[in-house]
Amino acid sequence: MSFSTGVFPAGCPSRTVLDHISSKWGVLILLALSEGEQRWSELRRRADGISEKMLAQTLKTLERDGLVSRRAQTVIPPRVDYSLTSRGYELSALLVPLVTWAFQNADDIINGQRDPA
Amino acid sequence: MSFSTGVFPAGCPSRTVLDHISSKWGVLILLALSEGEQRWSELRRRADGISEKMLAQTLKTLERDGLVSRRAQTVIPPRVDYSLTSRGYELSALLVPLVTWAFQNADDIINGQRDPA
DNA sequence: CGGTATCCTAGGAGATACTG
DNA sequence: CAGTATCTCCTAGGATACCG
Repeated sequence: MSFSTGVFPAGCPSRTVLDHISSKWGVLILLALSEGEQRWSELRRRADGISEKMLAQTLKTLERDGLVSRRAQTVIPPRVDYSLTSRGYELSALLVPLVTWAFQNADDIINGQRDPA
Repeated sequence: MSFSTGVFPAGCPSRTVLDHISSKWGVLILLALSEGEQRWSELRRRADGISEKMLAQTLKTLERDGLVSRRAQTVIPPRVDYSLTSRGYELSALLVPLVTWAFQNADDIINGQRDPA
């Protein structure tokens, strides 16, 4: 492994990036968008349980990070579509196997919770 | 994609699992351990910036999840080694590419932060 | 060395109400 | 529809001190 999986310092950019993409909602949004461009309201449904505030915040962060792009149309009623940038798509490709794994192993993991009898 | 990357409900096990493994420190610990068994103090150095409290807490969660196993030797001075279970190893294999990507793209992402001039 | 126990606070996160 | 503003609550997480 080239970056030597070991220590990387506390304040370095990779830490920040890691925080953004492994944020509670970040993963879910990225994942939802990996299926294609979607509107605000659709994202809200997909990231089940997210509040408007968190959706807005997460989308902004991801946009600033250049992972998501926002396309607004000034029509009535307003319509805004979000999609992955190419970089975002690259990332989502890495995220999908992870979530798939989590999904497949979730029941085992949670049920297998043996209390230290 | 079999699980249909879309909605998965708010309280379901996969969400919990996702939270555990995408916790701020979870990733770092899992990653450090992917290089092999390590002692408490070594993990502390590797997960640069982690507090004792968070290290203990994270390790417990990961242990409960069956991802990490703990081997204590009752000697003086005490020695405790942590390592990945086979399931943990499976997971870390998915995490490594993700972190590698984050590491490689971090500077671009953080620097490219164009203020909406 | 490998932890617990305790205290404390910044900000993550939800609820509600309002706007272009 | 697609947000912003505000208020509040809660807990993740750090600092410190102590223990087997």
